[in-house]
Order: sequence, then structure tokens, then C-alpha cells
Amino acid sequence: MSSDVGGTPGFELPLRLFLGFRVLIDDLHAELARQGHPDVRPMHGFVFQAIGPTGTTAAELGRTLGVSKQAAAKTVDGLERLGYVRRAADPSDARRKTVQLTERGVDCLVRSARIFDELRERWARTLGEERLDAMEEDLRKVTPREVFRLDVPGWFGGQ
Amino acid sequence: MSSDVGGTPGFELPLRLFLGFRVLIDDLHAELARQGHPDVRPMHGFVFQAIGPTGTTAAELGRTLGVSKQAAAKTVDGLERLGYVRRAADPSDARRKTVQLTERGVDCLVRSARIFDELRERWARTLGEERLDAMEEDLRKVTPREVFRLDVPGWFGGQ
DNA sequence: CACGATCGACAACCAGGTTCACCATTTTCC
DNA sequence: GGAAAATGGTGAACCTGGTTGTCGATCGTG
Repeated sequence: MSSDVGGTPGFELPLRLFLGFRVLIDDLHAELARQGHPDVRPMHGFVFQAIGPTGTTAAELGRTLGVSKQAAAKTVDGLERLGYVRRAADPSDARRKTVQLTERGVDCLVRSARIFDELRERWARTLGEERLDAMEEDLRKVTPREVFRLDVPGWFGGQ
Repeated sequence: MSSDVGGTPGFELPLRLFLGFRVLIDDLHAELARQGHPDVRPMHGFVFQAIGPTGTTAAELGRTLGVSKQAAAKTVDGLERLGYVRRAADPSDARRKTVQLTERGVDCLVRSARIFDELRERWARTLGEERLDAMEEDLRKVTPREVFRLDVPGWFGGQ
């Protein structure tokens, strides 16, 4: 029953997409843990990416990620505790506190990039470069161009 | 910045896999809501699939899904409240309570299958049947054969 | 200058996970 | 046959990552 997808051809596709994503993410975090970042969580990568080199604020981060500013603030709290992120007062606007990657945050980000590249390389050896390129190209055709700011914020299971 | 994936080629792949999965799931649930199942959550489909037509127990369900039996029991509680699932005493083993899909649960499952098929059809029209088949075949090559019982239970963010 | 919008924070809540503990049964094994 | 081990269900306490609502402080603009 485990690998029985019920004779429903359409069920295979989302499952494989999910598993593909999951395999990459699991491998990434196994390797990140080995390289000194054992406590980053799967979505932290998205957060790092969304913060970017210039920094941002919790409210802006929430909009970018498609969650409430409170949820974004909580995530930043956790990342701050782990030392990946730093909050600083914005001199030009006393309401804002800019969130910036620390050195450790940047280190994690560049390691992630390198590991992802290696994982893609591994897939390319298995599938062939052309097939992998074709997969990516096709996925681009059926997924939104804008990566963040999707219009279904509570996707992850939120109410 | 939104669609900037940082010049990291490897980052594009997991992102697109995730977005592809997400697009399918979002479309599925939008359509399910339209068809009288507005309150099923993304992972309920996996649960229905794991329960199967013959039914199981909470503990077995937990093993299949890769979560603790308590977590599985909680999910069953919710599904029972929503009327998708029913618990019955097992006459052959006084410890076990078998979990079975109700009529409503079966209805949701068959509708999901039909909708998934339609969504796949839509992708096939966009990409071409061969390209879509190739994508699925390639994904099968890089993902585990066994769909459930993966060895990273707490994937979704659990501790 | 006053009003409306925005930022950050706090509180209460929910969903879905975890672990630990316990009781009732069934199975295993001496 | 009976003691010990394994298994199934349940409850409690806790964590994470979301939600909504409220609030004071600050900024921008009419």
C-alpha cells in the first residue's frame, strides 16, 4: 500500500513534486548540519533569501513571505536567538527596526547556495543536463513568475 | 527582489518543485471547496490515502505517515469531527480501534482523484504529454520508491 | 496641526507536531 | 499456565509557527 497511489494518474504528479522538493531540502539540511548549522529549519532559507543583503523590517518581511507581520516577527525572534540575524534601530524612522543577516547568517546562506548547486549537479548526473534543464523550464511554465508574495498566505497550514 | 533567486542556479530547482506542488494543491483545494469540501486541509489527502478503503488504526496510520501515534490520533480526531472518518471497535482485538473513511470521506477522496487528473490534463496541454511524462519519470528516478514511511518524520517543521 | 497609516509589540488562540506517562490488552516465551 | 514484553489508545505538558485583535509610538499628509 505504501507506494500504491491508487491507480490515479493525477495523484502521482503532486506527490513526486513534493518528494523531489523534500529530498533536496532534507539533503541540504543534513549537509548544513554537518557544516556547522544544525539548527536551521527548512523555511529559514526562504527567510534569509527574503531578508537579502540589505536587510529589511519585520513588517516588510511578512508581506514578502505572505504571512502576518507578527508571524514574521516571531520567526525573526527565533533567528535572532540563534544568532543568524540582528535587529538595529533605523535612524531615519524611529518606528522601524531593520533586520539584517549576521556573519553567521551570511555564512549559512552561502553554504546553502553551494550545497544546492552540488545537489543539482548530482541530479544532472542522474538525469542528464538536458532533461534537468527541461524539467526546470517546464516547471517555470506552470508556476507563478513571482516567487514570493503569492496570494495564498496561509498555505503552510495556518488558519 | 521577489523573483531574484540570487544567481544561484541550484536554488531555482527546489523552489520550482515546491511551487509546482503548491500550485497543484492550492488548485485542488479551491476546487474541492467549490464541490462541497471547504474544510479539508492539504495533508488530509495524504491521510485519506493512508487510511485506504479497508481502514487502519491510529498507531498504524502514524507509522505510515511517519508521525507519532498521538499526532495521528489528533488528526483523526479532527477528521472525525468533520465527518470524514469514523472509529469503530475491533472485535478481534480489544485494544484496537479501526479508523475508516465515511461516505463523505470517500466522496472527498474520489473527487480529489478526479480533480488531480484534470489538473494533470491542464499541465499536459501546456507542456505536452511527452514532456510531462518525462518530468514524472525523472522525478521518480530521484525520489524514494516508497511513498510513505520516509525516514525523516518531523519534516513539516516538527521538532 | 490633526488625522490616518504604519511599525513594533503583546495577548489569546489554534493546529499540528513532540515527549513522557499510564492503563488495558495481546503476544511471546519459559 | 502464567509472567514478562510488546502493542494500542489516551491524556498532559510543551514547542513552533501560524492567526486575529489591540495598543502606543511615530510618520506623513491634508
